[in-house]
Amino acid sequence: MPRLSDQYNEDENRNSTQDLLWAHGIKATAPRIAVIDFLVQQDNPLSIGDINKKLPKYSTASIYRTLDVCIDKGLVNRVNIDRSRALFELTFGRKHHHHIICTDCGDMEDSEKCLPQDIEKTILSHSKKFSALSHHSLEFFGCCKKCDVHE
Amino acid sequence: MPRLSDQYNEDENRNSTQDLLWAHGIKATAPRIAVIDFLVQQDNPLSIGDINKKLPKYSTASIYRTLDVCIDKGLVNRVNIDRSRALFELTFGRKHHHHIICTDCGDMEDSEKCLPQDIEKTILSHSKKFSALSHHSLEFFGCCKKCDVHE
DNA sequence: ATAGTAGTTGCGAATAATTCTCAATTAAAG
DNA sequence: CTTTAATTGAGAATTATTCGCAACTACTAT
Repeated sequence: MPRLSDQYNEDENRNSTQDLLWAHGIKATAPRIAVIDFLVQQDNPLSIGDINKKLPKYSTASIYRTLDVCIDKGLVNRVNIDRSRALFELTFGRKHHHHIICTDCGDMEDSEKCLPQDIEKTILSHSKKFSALSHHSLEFFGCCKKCDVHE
Repeated sequence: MPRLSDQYNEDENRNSTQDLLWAHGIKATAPRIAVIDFLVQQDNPLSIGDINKKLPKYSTASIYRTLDVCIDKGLVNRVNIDRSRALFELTFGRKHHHHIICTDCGDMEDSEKCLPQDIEKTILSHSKKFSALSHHSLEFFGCCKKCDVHE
């Protein structure tokens, strides 16, 4: 699982984050750099609450706005798992992937297996309203091995 | 697209909804019957707000609780599309399906094309934390033909 | 370097969404 | 018909999200 922090040393970190934002057409401001720097360190997607708590220096509104713009520019991915948990992760430096979520404890694991290439064509050929697809959301649920034992 | 209302006449409707709830191990109370009766008529998944507005007679808390219990018992499916849109639809009387959502206007279409059967096995064979999957969530996004024209 | 400018921030208030509490009610079983 | 455990409604409490606007700042062009 490649991470941005693996590719740049600590001292250059700030600079590299700025470049990353620029490369996505996003102005490099303090809260944006902080959010991205934080997300880079994460293995799993995080909620807004998590990010907000970890970065009390910046206003909640800015965290929301930062995530919005980064999603818009394709630097961040939103994972919708349930009503009250929208989670966020960096797309940069990672292969396209999906998640397996434990229905019991909420623990997550990445899965790099994706849809077969031809499935979108098949779907479009049966669709009345759509002639092209831009992306998809695919998440798997199950009870993880740890929770399975405790039953 | 089969609907419960196709299978029972108007007069028997109340009774059939009661049976439907019972069959899922859910006590048949007034708000639950109302919610299910309403969902039966819908072609697309609805938000809590929609349901709540349509059924002012029942308390918001009951709508939430009804949906929670019905999801738990497998009678209702929650579709997570974005942060502020959790949508709900009946599972009963419908084939397992997914949705295509227009990123512009939010209009939706069902798609009965699902994942290939072997994909879950493949995923599990690569997974460290999971040995079984219970279900999945798969949604497609694109710009619908109507919106495509307006650009 | 410096100044201009458009875009961004922080704050707190406004709004919306969700959960909670608990007394009163009711579905289902006996 | 009675009993009982589960459910409801109402509103308060909590949490999540958005908004408005004056102050600030990253980037651009001098």
